[in-house]
Amino acid sequence: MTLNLIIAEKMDAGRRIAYILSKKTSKQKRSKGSFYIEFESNNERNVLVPLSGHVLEADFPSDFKDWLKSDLNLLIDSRIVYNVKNQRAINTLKNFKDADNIIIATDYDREGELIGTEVLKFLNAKNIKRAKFSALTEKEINDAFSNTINVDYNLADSAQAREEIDLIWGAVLTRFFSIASNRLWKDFISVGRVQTPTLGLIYKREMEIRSFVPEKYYKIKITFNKNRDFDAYYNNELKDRKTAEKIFSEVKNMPGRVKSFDKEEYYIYRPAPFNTNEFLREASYLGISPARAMNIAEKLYMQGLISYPRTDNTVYNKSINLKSIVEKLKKSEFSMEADLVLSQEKILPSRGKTEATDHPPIYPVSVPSKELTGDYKKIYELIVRRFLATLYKNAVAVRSTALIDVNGHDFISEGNIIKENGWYDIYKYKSYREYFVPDLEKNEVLNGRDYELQEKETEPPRRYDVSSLLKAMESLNLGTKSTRHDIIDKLYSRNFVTGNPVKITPLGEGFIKSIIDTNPRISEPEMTAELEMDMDKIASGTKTKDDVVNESRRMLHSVLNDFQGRTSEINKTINDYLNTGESLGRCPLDGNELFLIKYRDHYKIKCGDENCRIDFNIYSNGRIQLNDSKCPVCSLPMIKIIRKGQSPEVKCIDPACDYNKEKDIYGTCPADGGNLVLRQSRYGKRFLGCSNYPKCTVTYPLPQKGILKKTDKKCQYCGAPIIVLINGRRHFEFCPKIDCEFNRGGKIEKNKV
DNA sequence: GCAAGGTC
Repeated sequence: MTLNLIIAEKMDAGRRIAYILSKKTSKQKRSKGSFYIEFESNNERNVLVPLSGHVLEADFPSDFKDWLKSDLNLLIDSRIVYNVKNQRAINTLKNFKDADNIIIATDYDREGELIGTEVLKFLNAKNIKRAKFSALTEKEINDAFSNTINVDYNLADSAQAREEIDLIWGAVLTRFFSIASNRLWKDFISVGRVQTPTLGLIYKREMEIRSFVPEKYYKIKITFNKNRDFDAYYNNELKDRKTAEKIFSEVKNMPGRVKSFDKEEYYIYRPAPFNTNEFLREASYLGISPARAMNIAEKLYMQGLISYPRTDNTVYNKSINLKSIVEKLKKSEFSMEADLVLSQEKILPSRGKTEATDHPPIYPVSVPSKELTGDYKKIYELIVRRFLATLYKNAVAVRSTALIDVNGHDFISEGNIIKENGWYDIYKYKSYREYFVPDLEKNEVLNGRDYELQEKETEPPRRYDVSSLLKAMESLNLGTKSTRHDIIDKLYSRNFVTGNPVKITPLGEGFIKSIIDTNPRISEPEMTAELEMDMDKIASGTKTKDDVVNESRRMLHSVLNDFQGRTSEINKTINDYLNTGESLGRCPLDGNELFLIKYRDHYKIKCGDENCRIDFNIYSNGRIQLNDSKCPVCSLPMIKIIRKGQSPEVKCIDPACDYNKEKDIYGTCPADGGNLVLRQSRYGKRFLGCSNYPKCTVTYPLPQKGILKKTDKKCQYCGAPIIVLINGRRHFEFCPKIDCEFNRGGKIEKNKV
């Protein structure tokens, strides 16, 4: 019997393809180390093997393993080896290596073409065909398999050129910068075609903020009254104080006369269906990082709760039965919202700008049988609400605009009121700011209640937050829907940036500065655009992969030469930034700049003025911010220490201050009467330990989340101090000895009540 | 230990 071997890019697509081609009779076969789907059609045996992305991975030969012993110019010209990445898939494929026909049915894009060709060298390829489909619908799949085309080796080559160029540039420059700055192993400095220009964006924004010179401007506000107070503002720009004061004196205490009044209704459009980028951006507003949101979305997808989370598409395909999904959701906690959608005469979905054909937008496909918790619940709910919002009505708002004459000067008052909530009732994450202005008549005279001349300052541009960063990356074509969140994560884990809004660290700044001083190219987004052009040339056959990669190698030799010529300057720049530290803002004592310098095991907070008393070493493993408040004991500024998974700790900037000592003592040690002090373990977990350590080794574990409060009570059973845990509104009293009778008693008592 | 791109 003829054997057809079908290669799919991923499990989900593979199942779908087999299901359609087999007219629902396909069977999954699983044995140790192998997985495939089998079915018969037209008296032929078909075996479909689903991969999970790339099977091979580019790398350098192992002789280049040692960074310090490898010559970078030799590394540039080294041959590239391809290592197996997915052994299980290869093992499965080998069982069918003599198949009569091989049909590559990976995603129809550049990387898909490459993934498909990666498996060929493990097979005795006789007859190789390509099935091209751009949606997993019955028609597309059936058409693609009855009209197979040839594999486009040029397209696959273009993707391989990308892979090799990224590896060569990334590895060579990563090694160069790490070695030049003496930062090796876990502290290494990474360079890449996508990550470095992304960091460049953050750097550029930081420079704009720093060089920003605020300008004063003025506003004149008059509060009128008709049934209710409402505000009107002078209708021209006021940059000059004298002019502003003159006009203010002319209008002050004068009545207004309505010159015109207009009212118009307008739509606030419902949002478009979710693609990956928009989904990750919205998740970040819920406090969930893009990397974590993606991780959760993948799991929800694997559980069959949502559709495939990697997509650029923002238009629902016709084949999706939107109504049946809403009906499913009707039997969930979103029944109210689902009812709103179903109450419409017709369900018409919104559409976004991108109509791609590979995958649908992200939408819920079923309702969880067991209630989700934590961030999983938040993510699922976000996707459900977004989905329902795209199927519901636009909101309707009314804008009223009044032009008011006050002693010959024009004032304007603008009101905005929601008339119909529409999708806001479903998508509760967004709200609309309303402002009330009463209905007015032409020539109506208004009495002013309050007159105010306001002095304002223009503000610097904002730092990126992860949401606007994702958007900026997308618009500059940096990374893909599947990799952007990963790249942002890398910038954090390499210590180039911190926080959200995203702030560049001294390391990130010194690194980009040293690039810009030498050869800014590698920190600019154009690298990607140029690579894209070369890839197109390979795909169209005007250049070969080797031409492009070798040309790229020649360029890298020259770039590397520039950098190697300035090795000592680069080392100095990066280390100078690290030694100066990060600015924490102004010193509250003398207004000079306050610096936070990070060392291996502690931080130093130091004022720019050598004579200032603020110069403290803080032994802590969290992130440090300056707090607005002052220490109640010594009135020095307070700092906030943020540790992952813990509530922030606020303490006095002076480690020796009594406030800190008092604050951390939770009672006396039952063993030797020493103080039980709040401490942090090497792994950043908090616990109570005796102050007489190492003489006394008494410790108690503590819950990591929630605010801890001391009491003056002692446990009646074991003598440990009783502590209160505050979690939101809940207060919970417990003994730090976990298995103590107190805790059992406490719980029983609680249940009784 | 290096990149970016697939996907789990």
